[in-house]
Amino acid sequence: MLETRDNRDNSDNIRDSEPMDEERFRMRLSEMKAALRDKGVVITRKRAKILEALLASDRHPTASESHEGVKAFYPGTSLATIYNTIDILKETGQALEIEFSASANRYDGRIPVSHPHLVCLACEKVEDMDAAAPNAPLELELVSQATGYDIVRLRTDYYGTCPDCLREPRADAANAAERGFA
Amino acid sequence: MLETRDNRDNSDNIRDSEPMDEERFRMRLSEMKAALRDKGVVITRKRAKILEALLASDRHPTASESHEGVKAFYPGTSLATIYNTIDILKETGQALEIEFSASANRYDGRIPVSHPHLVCLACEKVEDMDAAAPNAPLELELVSQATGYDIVRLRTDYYGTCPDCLREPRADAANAAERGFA
DNA sequence: AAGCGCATTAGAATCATTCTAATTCGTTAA
DNA sequence: TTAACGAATTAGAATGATTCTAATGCGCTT
Repeated sequence: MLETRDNRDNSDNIRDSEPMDEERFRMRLSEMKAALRDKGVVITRKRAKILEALLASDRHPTASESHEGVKAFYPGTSLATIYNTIDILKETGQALEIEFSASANRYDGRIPVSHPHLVCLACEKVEDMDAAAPNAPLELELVSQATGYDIVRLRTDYYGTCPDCLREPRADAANAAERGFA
Repeated sequence: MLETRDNRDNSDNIRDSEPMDEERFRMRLSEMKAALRDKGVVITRKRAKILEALLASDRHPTASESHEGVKAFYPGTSLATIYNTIDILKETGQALEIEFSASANRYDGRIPVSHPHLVCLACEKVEDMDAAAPNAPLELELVSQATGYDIVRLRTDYYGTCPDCLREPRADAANAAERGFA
């Protein structure tokens, strides 16, 4: 009994990272496969293993960790295949990406205290959101107590399209195509 | 008058990304310099320009954007100097890093819907937090209305040290040294 | 004016990710 | 069963942000 949860006594349901039971695992697996098939994606043996690798680990595997897992079964598998499959999963909404490397880091020297950001996916700007920031210290305390972690920082980002970009989409190739211009 | 804020009519104080006024800018600048000097850091002319670059932009500049800004004044400046200075600012708590490239991306195939994560800075594991997830859709809606953005995704991460690592620090070189073992 | 130490530099190294062009596999149609 | 087509997969190159390294330069202190 080395389960993490067994070492805490006052938190319930807030953290959920122990291995999935067989039942849930298989249900989620066929759910994913069905979703892919719906989009016309062929479920090859390798792809099936990649899905399993993504589900089996309770650490939110990196691409390369998944690669290791899959290689145990199909030694010749290329990293590119892992990324290909992950891309499909993202596109079909079957996997959540926790981005640590979408692009370059950004720095905020104006307000050196954790606060929410508004990230525009179109023009890539990052704006500050002042609201709700005052709650942050309290929130850290509460989450620390509930989880047993020593929480030191909170990151909250809202991703979407900014008003400027909603009004005038940029005239790059992709957007031109979307709007009907060759 | 091309100020972003002028195009909205129903949000107040929730977004705060227009250029700083001269007053605030200079106060914040000397605040930063004072904090650095307190730590024994020499404020060179280049470093001063780097601070200004970080403050002047309302886009949360990347390292390379700051580099461009500084090069306008000191053409020979190296990117390494920018990173050096940013490191110092992070260490002294004078700049907030919005990380897009701390390490490899991680993928969650178990719960493909946005939910908070607990990130352990010691062992680098990422756990799910189920609590509060149900509020997310409402939150997206509220923030969209308040900001004029079309918000499609929320990211919430709590950074800290997990209970396991609090109990038994890992026996790697750094930790061994800390605990008094050569 | 000499010497010391930190600041700065160019460029190499690293690492995740994406791209490319060639090969292989699976399925369908003869 | 075979031929053929398109999709899947591959190795390796390319990219880009960041870190590292070893050498040089600059600004203080005496």
